[in-house]
Parts: sequence; structure tokens; C-alpha cells
Amino acid sequence: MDTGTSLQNRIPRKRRKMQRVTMMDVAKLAQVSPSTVSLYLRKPAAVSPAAGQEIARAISTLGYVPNLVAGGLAAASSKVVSVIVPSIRNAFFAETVSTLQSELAVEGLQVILGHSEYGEEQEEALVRTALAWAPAAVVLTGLSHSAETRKLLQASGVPVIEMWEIGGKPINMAVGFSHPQVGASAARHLLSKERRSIAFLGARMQEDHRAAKRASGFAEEAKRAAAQTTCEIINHPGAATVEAGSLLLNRALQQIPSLDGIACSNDLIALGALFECQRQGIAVPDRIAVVGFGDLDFSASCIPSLTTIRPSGDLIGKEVARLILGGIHGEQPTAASRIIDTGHVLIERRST
Amino acid sequence: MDTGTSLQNRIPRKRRKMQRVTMMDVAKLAQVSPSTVSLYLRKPAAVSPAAGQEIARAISTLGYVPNLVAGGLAAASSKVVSVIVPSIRNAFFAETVSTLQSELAVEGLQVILGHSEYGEEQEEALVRTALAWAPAAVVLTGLSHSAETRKLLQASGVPVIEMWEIGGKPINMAVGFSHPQVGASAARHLLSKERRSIAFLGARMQEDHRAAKRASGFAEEAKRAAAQTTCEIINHPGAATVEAGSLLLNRALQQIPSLDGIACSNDLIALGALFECQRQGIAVPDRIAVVGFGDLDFSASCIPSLTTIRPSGDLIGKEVARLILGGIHGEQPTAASRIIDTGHVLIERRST
DNA sequence: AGATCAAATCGCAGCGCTATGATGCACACA
DNA sequence: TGTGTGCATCATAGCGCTGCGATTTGATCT
Repeated sequence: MDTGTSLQNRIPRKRRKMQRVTMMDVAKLAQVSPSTVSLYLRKPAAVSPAAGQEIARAISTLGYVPNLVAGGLAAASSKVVSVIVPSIRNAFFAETVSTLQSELAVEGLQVILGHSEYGEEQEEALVRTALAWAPAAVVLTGLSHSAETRKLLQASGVPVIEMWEIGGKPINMAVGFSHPQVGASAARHLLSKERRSIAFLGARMQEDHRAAKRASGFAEEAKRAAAQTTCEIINHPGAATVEAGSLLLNRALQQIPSLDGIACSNDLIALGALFECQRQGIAVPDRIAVVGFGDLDFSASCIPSLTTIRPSGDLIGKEVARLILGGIHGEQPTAASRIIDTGHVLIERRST
Repeated sequence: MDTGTSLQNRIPRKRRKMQRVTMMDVAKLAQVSPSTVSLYLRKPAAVSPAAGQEIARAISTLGYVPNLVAGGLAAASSKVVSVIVPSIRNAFFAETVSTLQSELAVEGLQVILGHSEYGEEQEEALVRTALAWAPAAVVLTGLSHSAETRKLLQASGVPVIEMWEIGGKPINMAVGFSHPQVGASAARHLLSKERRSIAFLGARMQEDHRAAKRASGFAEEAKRAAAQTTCEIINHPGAATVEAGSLLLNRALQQIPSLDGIACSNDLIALGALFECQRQGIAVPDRIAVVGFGDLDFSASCIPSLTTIRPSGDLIGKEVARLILGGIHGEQPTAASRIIDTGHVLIERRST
């Protein structure tokens, strides 16, 4: 009614839940200032052993859990790395993400995950929310992104690492290998086995640009290396599954009756092709030689064991982690170290 | 020296980077207060259309990206869900995480990922950092956790969902299925095929409690259902791989020469067993029937196609998302809806 | 004893946002 | 004309922490 009311309302209304244990509570119990607690948490060595012990004791008796959200806000960069992959169901990326997560966890960094499902628009939305976390770094898959995505990332000033592909110009840093070269290796291998009617079997290549590049690398090498070679690229619009492998093999046989060698964009497809051969009584490698890609779990054990190209998702994860951690420790990557080629290895087994 | 120095230092030193576009910048450009911008971002309907348009325009011209870290701090709960799985390389969990991530992304929630590698200590550390993010929910795998982990979670007041297992008492909510029942289903199926010398082949069962429960469910059902049944549980200490499947099959044959049926804790192991049978000329299912678990990508396509139990990691992801989103919208789960049984389905194929 | 210096500790001012009421305003009612 | 109602908008007070100096302490030197 009267102005007294508004004066009364000046009484600070506590929004504080009085629940969460804060750094101040720890400080109080340990008889030091909050700053010292903060310092202890970040660089324990900078605090005297006595105070450190006191603080440690207080933390454990109170069950204090630091609030990284507050820390991130205050420090203007959160201890988070945003990782965007096409699909975590894909064993390639699962391996990389797994390794990356483990390596980053050592330094207290968290991985925030997103799947683009091979869509640039989806990726853009993911990048947008990723940046909203003021992450320590953003990790993307491949070098193809929408213009807007690039702009967003560039404007943010956040370190960006593109993985699983090199060969174009990265936004900032890249860790991976050349997909055309992988295709070329597969082609060379088949040609070295005297195969002259060959095909590349891939899935979803309209969206999966990396698979498409493996395919074109394959075709170009085939054309370049041997004049009288028949070479086809065959695409399955759906996902790269074992079943797709069967389908693709049949289509390849239809298109090239004399087919004697195939390279697959994924070991799952290769496995499907192997099964289909078995079903139809086609001898592998005598009649058809098969090269896969990925060196998945089963590839060494299947029948016949699968010749394949290992891209080393593991190593990619490690290198990405190294770049991120280096950046956090203030290292400026040199021009050379901005692009890391993890290479690929062709593992010859019984299927060729 | 004199007090003047400290007075001079009173001049506020700006730490502000003057880089990041903030909500205030948007407000200024749109000629409204920051509060209105915030309101618009959270509930656009509460703002007048005119102001809304103005704000939207300002956001896009400035390229404003909201800072979720600041938002999380102010709102005392961040738009993050922390998910901890044993391993993302495992196709089961990859599937669940993938679905969960997609479902949560719709409402602007992010997934933070951690792998426990089947270690309770690791899990505890992960839970600790997870809580440091004041997440909207924490999702764990399984019902077995260290006492400290339970305490931490309970004290935090954050909603906790345990997935991929039901049958014990969850911390809060659980979505999954009964592993002993899965084992029992496998046993019943083998028994129904007149198999009486059977084995359960599992990997890493000292750490993977869920696999161990499938094994014991299998053994118990075998014992219960038929008196003259020979039944062994065979464990491989390493990871569940195709190669482990080969090894395990051989060990099983050694221990039970009359072996005529196996159940595997994972389709990868089953595939390995299948390959080993093929190598040794053992007819499947005539001599040995094989049941898997997981219904992985290859299971329908391998030779012979694999009878397996589908746990539906997809559905688990969906239900977990539903619980989380319900909680965010203020729904209080009833006692019944706290535990969701997603069941399992035995898919009979040619291997039995 | 007094001066000097490094190490340890502390106080302050934000980080960018949201929650909470308060305020302003147009319109309808008495 | 004065008052109530409801909507749109706003000002304020933090959320819990860190970065930056400033200050204190204790040891060493002159």
C-alpha cells in the first residue's frame, strides 16, 4: 500500500536453495578463504601442505562437488569438448570417440556428443548448441560443412578440429587420412592380384562424402594403372550394413558378369558380400577377391579372413586429444602440426 | 605506498573480453531489456509479436549464440544429461546412446558421455564430474554401483536413471529388462530343440555383471527344466569379440565333448563360434545349435542366420528419454512408472 | 633491528544469464 | 472520474566460481 511495502521488499530475497555445498562452505570449514580453496582445486602445489590438508578434509567431510558450470562461466571457457560425428552406431566413430573420451577424461575434460546423421543442417544446429557451451574445443567429422557452420565456428574463436579426413583445407586443424588414397590402395591391391573386372561397393555415398571419395580414388587408380580394366562404382542408398553387402554384390555381378574383385567402403559390406559369395558358391578369393575397409572386430576371424584397410580410429582419437590438450596448455600449433596424417594400412588376409 | 594507491586500484578493471555477443547486446539492438530477450528465448509466446520480431532480427544480425553455461548457473540446472556406459564401442550401448541423444536433442538437451570400462571406481569418478555439471539427469548402466556412487547421487537430488537392467532396487528409476530371464529364454529354447549338453559362452563376466546374470539365469533354467542336462558356463576374461567366440567354442567342446547347444552372451561371440564351427566342419544347427544375444547388424545375414535375443537398445533409449523429459516438464513418476521393463524377444533363425 | 623478497593467502569484481517480483499501461468496470 | 484487471516489460539480485592484483606472512639478508 504505502511506500513502506517496497522498502520492505528491499530485504534481499534469498533464492539460494541452501542445499548445495559451495566452495564457501568448504572455505569456512577449512578456515581459509574461498580463493584459497579455488586455488587448491586448480593447482594444489600452490597451496601450503597444511592448508591443503585442511581443505581436503573439509571437502571430504562436506562431500563437496565443485560446480563446473559456475567455473566455466567465471573462466569463460568450460571444461567441455564438443564432438560431432555422423553416427555413434558406426564402429569407426565409436572407436574414436571412445579413445578421445578416455584421453580427455584424464585432464578432467568432458565430451559432449552429437550426431549429425550425415546432414549438414543437423550439423549446423549441433554446432550452434555446442558453441553455447563455450567449449574448450569443437571436434567435427570430415571437411565438408555448411558455409554457416564454418562462419559460426570461425567467429567463435574456439579451436576446431576436423577428423577422419584430410586433403582439403581445414577450418583450423585436421587429423585423419586421405580417402582417395585409401581407394587407390584398394585398387592397387586388387590389380596386383591380377584382377581386371573390379567394382567398389559403397553405401549412402550421396551423403557420406568420405566413402564417395574412397570410391573415386579407387576408380581413378584403376583407370590410371591398367588400361583394360573394367571398373564400376555401385552405391546402396541405405546404411552400410551386412545386408547391403549382399545386395551390392548381386548388383555388381549383374553389371559385371566377369567380376573378379571388389573393394567395399566398409567391412560390414564386405562381410555381407562374403556371406553372399558363400551362399552362391562363389569362391573367395579364387573367383572374386574382396577388400574391405575398417578392420572391424570380425574381419580377422571371418571365413575367409578379410583383407582390409585399417584407418586406425584409435590413433585419430589420440591425436585429436593431443591437439586439444596441447591447446589448453597454451601451445600454439605450427602450420605443420595443424594437419596430422594418421595414414592407413592395408592388411592382407585370405580374401584376396 | 600510501592509501592513494589502493584507491586508484578501485577503478574497475574490466575483465570482459568485449568479444562475445551477449544477451545485452541483443537487447540494446532490439530496444528492449535483457529480461525480455531472455523471456523471448525461453517462452516466445509470452512476448508481444512486435518485440519478438525485433528480438529475432537482432539475434540474427548479431549472430547471437546464447551462453548455456551462464544460463545453467542462473537456473541452477543445466540442459545437460550425463550418460555413463561401460563402453561406447559396444554396439548395444552405442544404439541406446544414439537414440537417447536424438530424442533429447529435440528439447535442446545435450548428452555428456562417459565410459566406465566396467569399473566401479571409474564410474564413481565419472559420476562425480557428471554432478559437477548440475545435470538435468544422470543415466547409468546397470544396477551395480559403489556405495559412494549411490550416496553421491542420492545427495545430489538429481534424477537418476539406471538402464539396461531391472530386477534389483534402483536408485530412482530404471529402464531395461531382466538378464536372468534372457538367459532362461535361451536355455528354454535350446531345451525345446532337444539339446541336453549345453553351455553358456560369455566374456568378461567377472566385471560385466549383466552378462553374468544371463549366464546364471541360463544355468538355473537348464537345471530346473530338465534333469539330465549337462550345462556349463564358460568365461573368457577378455573382451567380447569374434575371436573370443572361437576360443570359447573350443573350450566348450573340450569340457563337453557331447556339446549340442550353446548360448552366447553377445552376438559377436556367437559369430565367432559359428565361424569356428564352419572351420571345423561342425554342422550348425544339426550338431550344435547356437543362440546369440543382441541381434546385431550381421545376425540376420550370417550363415546360418543367427537365432538371437533382441534386447532393443533403441527402445531403452526412447524410454529413458521419455522419463527425463517427463521429469523436466514437472511430471512426478508414479511408483509403477519408475521401473520400465522393455522386455526381450527371442528371434528364431537358422542356427537353432 | 630493519629492510627485502618470495610464498601463501585473500578480497573484489565480475562471467552472462534467469527468477522474482515490481512497474507501466491499456482497457473495462463501477 | 476513480479503480480494478491482466498483460507486457523491466530492474534487481543473485547463481558459484575464477582471475587479478593486493596483502599478509615468514624467512633471509644487511
